[in-house]
Amino acid sequence: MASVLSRRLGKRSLLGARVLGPSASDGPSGAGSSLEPQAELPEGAAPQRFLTSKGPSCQEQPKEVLKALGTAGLQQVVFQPGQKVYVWHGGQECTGLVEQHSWAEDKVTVWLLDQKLQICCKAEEVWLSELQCVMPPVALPELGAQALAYRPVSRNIDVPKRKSDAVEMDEMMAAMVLTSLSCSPVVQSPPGAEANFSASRAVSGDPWKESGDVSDSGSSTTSGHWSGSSGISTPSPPHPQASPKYLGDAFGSPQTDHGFETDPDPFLLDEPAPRKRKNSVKVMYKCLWPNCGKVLRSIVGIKRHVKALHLGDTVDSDQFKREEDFYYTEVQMKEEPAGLSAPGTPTAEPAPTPRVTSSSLATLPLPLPKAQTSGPEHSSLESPLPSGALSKSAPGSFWHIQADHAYQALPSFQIPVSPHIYTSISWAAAPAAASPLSPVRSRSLSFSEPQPPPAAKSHLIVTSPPRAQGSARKARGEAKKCRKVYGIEHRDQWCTACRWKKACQRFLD
DNA sequence: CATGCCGGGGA
DNA sequence: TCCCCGGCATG
Ligand SMILES: [Zn+2]
Repeated sequence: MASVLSRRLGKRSLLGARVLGPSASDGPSGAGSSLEPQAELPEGAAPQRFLTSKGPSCQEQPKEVLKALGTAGLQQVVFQPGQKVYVWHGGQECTGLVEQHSWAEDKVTVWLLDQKLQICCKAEEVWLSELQCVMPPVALPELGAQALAYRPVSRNIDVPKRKSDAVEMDEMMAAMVLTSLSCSPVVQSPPGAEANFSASRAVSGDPWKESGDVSDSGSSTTSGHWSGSSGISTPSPPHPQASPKYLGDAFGSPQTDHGFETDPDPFLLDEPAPRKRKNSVKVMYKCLWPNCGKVLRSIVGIKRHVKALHLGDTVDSDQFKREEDFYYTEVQMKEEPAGLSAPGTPTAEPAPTPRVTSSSLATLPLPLPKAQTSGPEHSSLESPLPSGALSKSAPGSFWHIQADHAYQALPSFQIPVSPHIYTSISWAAAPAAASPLSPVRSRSLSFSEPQPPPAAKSHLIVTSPPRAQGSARKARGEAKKCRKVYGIEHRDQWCTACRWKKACQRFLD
């Protein structure tokens, strides 16, 4: 068992473990990360932070600089007489030589080369020439920060820095700081006083490009057995997407902003990829197993996951009964459905929306008694909506529909023969589910009021055959399949289909 | 809760 | 392609 998943787990970050450290390295190089660990030194206070400033040159600085740096950040440096330094004097930066440094009062006497005069000022107003690209660790009173900011620049330029420059730099600094900040607090386990402000923003990163999932450009037609569909090209059904049930918030703690426990991981590390699911807010479950950070949508799913992948199989798990309960935790995530955006309520918290009026009604938004037979159909581009699945039914041909499921039922060859059969069959089965039945607990996000789009959607669904609900799922065959026969522990003996969780080939129904 | 397997992905 | 697996429909 372990062997099996090992590879897969690889990529998962060790959630629990790392949390704290990472952060620093963001976009740029891997260098950051490598250094990371070491920076962890105790008491260094400032040091580690400056890594984020990416300046490559920093690293090569001789130790002396570092030393200066370390102190400079906090306070003073020991200036050696004769040392070349820069000092802020008369509204501008001047070069000078250290005359003497009175550690006691923390004053430094500097001989200004330019003005040919000697001044005495605070140590903090003097900085070493080697110093550069050093970021003040924390908050210096802005002024200080500012000064620091342009030191490096003016140093080579020798021009009275412009206000604008200063401002610019300042902003830049701010940005950088923010950036680093936003990355670092990935932590967030304890709702302590984190810098959640920027964090949330950065993480949630709305700019997921992502366009609606839309029609998945079919991609070939007849393809493999599973997954493939019959030759007929039916516009792939979008699948009732926004509908997943989703019990009200349920256990969700009313906590609001609260971190996205999972976000950091899955989003930053796991799937920086553009695509994503389309729900609004959900309660998810995260596997706490050492190296697995899996996050599943359903509690059963997670349990299963833990049980099957981490605890071994169900069988012989006598004493471990329900042990899996200890290996997951629930978390909440929020997501933005690509296409439709609720008017207003940008990132707002999904209020505990009231329950849908009546489940029965819910199913109906689609069947608008519109007599559109040959509509423009498709126009997929936009929002998802339960009708999606049906939309595929082109004006007039059920065959398509039937074909659609056909793939699962049969190999696909004899489809051309007499589609009617299937058609009738499927419908026959349908009766059970009369129109109202589909308790589609759909209910997309807030249906506050501008709901028009969905309702007026494309439509043309209809078609008498009342087989609501996405695509009818094949009734489960009664024959024992590999899984049951061999048991999970002998998965390797299953037929491939079963192994892949596809329709069993070995024990056909 | 256990199964079966579709649909979506990743490599 | 090959392979996996979440989620969901079903017993
Ligand atoms: Zn099988």
